[in-house]
Amino acid sequence: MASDPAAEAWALLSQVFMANRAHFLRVGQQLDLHPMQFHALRLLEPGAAKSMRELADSLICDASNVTGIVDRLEERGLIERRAVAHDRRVKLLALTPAGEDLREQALSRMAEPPDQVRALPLEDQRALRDALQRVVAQLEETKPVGAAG
Amino acid sequence: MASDPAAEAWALLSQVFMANRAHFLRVGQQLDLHPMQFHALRLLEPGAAKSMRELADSLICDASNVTGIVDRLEERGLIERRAVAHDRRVKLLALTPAGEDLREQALSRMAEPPDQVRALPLEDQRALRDALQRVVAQLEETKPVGAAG
DNA sequence: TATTGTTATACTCTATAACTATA
DNA sequence: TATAGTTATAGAGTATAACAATA
Repeated sequence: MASDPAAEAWALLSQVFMANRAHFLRVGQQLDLHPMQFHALRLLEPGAAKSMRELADSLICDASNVTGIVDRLEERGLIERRAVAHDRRVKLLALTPAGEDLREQALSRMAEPPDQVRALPLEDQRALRDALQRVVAQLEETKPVGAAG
Repeated sequence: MASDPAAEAWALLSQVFMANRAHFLRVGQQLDLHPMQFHALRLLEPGAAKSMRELADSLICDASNVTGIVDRLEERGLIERRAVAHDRRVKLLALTPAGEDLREQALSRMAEPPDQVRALPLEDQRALRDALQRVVAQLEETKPVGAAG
């Protein structure tokens, strides 16, 4: 019965994670994006091209997998490989206009807070936001949970 | 610049989700559990057997996939298929003692709150917990985010 | 007729290892 | 030598469709 607010908060977060997984899969299906394709599109920000290697690290998978994932996105015209001048080994990945559009659709559907959050009293929404801001601020500083993102 | 605490809180949650994905993958690798095997083990609670169909719904995948996922867990001796008396079509899935052990290990590694949460001032931990409790309470009531178990 | 679980199929994701072309 | 990206391979997850057994 020892009170451990951190552990309790984390357990609650885990429950929200799993509801979020359902939402993620559903949005991906609506837009014909397999999970890793969705992640890749999410991680490629407009105007901030990434190399294959950087994308592999962000996706947390072996570099060899990225070839296929990028192939399929490129075939759909959502991203493109670009050469880089100073190192001819590297290929930079950039969103096409179509890719930016689809990314925006996907992210906006994910960004819409579920009704359960919207239904909270405004003061609870603010409390949640403020507490999470401190968690994320710590995340940015220390990065030990994972090298994601 | 219109303030929308719900949207802001949700955006912050998304960032935590992605750090959590890294952690989930890492724990799974440590225990030789592929992601869906990990999910299946998590969803099969000790003393609460589920049918293949129920597990498929909880995993949010087609029932045909569950055959293979369950096969691999059963080959490792972590779960077992059991017949049920009143309906001979159904197979109930139950954890073995080894499965309960591994599940406990996996969940306890996931349950350990990351340093970023532990590092919060106690009052922030409590605020986070209390706000999330209200989110999850809403989740239980309405279930529109996803049918995830 | 409808449902449970399985099989068959084709595609996507996954890590490992070996390869190429650069550096 | 080391690194970026690719290919080859084998195993795992995925949806669809068809099937046998049972309800």
